[in-house]
Amino acid sequence: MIDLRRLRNEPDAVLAALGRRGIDLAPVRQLIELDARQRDVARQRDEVRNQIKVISADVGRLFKEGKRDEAAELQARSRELGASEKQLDADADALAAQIRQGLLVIPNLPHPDAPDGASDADNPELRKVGYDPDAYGEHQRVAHWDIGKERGILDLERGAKLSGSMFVMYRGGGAALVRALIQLGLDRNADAFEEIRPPTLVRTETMVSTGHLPKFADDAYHVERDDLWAIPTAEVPLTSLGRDEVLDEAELPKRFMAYTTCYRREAGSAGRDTRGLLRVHEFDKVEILAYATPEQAPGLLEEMVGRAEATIAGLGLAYRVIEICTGDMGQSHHRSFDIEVYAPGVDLWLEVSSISWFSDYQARRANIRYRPLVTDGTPSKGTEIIHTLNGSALAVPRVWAAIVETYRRPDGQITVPDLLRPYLGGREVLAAGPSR
RNA sequence: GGAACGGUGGCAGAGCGGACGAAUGCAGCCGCCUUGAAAGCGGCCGGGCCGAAAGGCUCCGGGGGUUCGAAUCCCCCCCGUUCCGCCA
Repeated sequence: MIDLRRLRNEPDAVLAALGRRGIDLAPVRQLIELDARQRDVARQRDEVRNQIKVISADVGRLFKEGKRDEAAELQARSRELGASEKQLDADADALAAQIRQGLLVIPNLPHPDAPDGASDADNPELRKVGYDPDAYGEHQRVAHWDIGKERGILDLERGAKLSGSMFVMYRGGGAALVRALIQLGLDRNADAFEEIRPPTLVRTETMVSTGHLPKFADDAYHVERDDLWAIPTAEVPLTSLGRDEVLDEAELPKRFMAYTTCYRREAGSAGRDTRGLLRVHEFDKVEILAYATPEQAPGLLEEMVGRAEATIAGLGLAYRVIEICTGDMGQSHHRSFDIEVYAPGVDLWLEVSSISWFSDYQARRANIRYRPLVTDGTPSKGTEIIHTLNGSALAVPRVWAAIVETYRRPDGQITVPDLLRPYLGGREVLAAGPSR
């Protein structure tokens, strides 16, 4: 969530920043008002409490001195004040709860350098690498769902039989390819990121920390009996790793990566981009994430984009990098870049990675802080909220689709990209059935 | 699933009706000592709100209650640890 104090102290700047997202600012203005009222009521309550405290001390003293009558008088006065204190306290609490709820659904402020825009149509393309529309042969213009069926490496019918549409099943060389991609994603980042294997069912508060709840509850699977949520991305557990902790600045940046299965209900997207592997309910992904100081964040963002990009490039796939404009950003994003891979069979650019800087938005929800280093000889005073960044290092299904389409030969066989051969026992083509 | 114990500052851990925002230790910061470091000694060392400041109020897992007054007593909830049972 955004910083309430900043909203209070610099309302114009905050409103202007939020305005760039094209959202309705009325609830934000209302929040400023509620905050002023809340603090006013709280101040009145504090004054009354102070009187009660002073009186109570006197009562104790008078009792000791044996002045029972005077004490009784004060007790009565205190009881009267107690009633008004209770009312003021209830009012202040109610206002605070309203503010908290309002704050949870206000999106993050976009970075000053984030491009303005109203929708994804306004996202500037930063670079396009390895793409030549004329270089693809007819043999590559076959959709991965057809290739997968033809080669016996993707069984969509049986996936749907087991779990319904948008649940998929890989087989033989296709299943091995999934495993290889996961391993590749981890290996490419093992130099700097600690590998984590987190739980994939998490508590409500864990989902709230990253901004996935309360606003986007419909997008997540919920295990009602145990009140647990299936994570839509490893970002959720990795961000909450540090919840309620205070780190030393010297520990930052702290970097984590995790391979997990991800679950998304994709409510409201029925029928859109839903064929084959374009959009599925359950998929595998390697996520990279960092806790950083505000100063470290920009460099990390660039590095993380570079890492995701290099992996796609290494696989020999065409891709482009686009920056997300203010009108298309996710709720929690401060600045965000997407990597889209080109899949020639379906002739589509598929989003395979979204790398984002969240400023202190998630960390404020999760209460992850750090103690700044002392620079000028004075003891460090207080704590600061860390910044979080994260992105997909490798999201399997769409990369799988792009590989299968790009590497399909005229004879219908699918060549294994060089980078993946070590992960596939040296095999050169993807085939059905047992791998050895 | 059954039982017991517990949730207090960065960490560990006292406090169990008024003098407690909270002992003590560790960690951290400043200074002394030292060629340097360690040890030792002295000092400092939680967050939020109001206030120009002085200062005031608030927070001891969450909520409710008792009381003139609650970290401390009572009730409900949440979370954790350990033991037993079950199980990969």
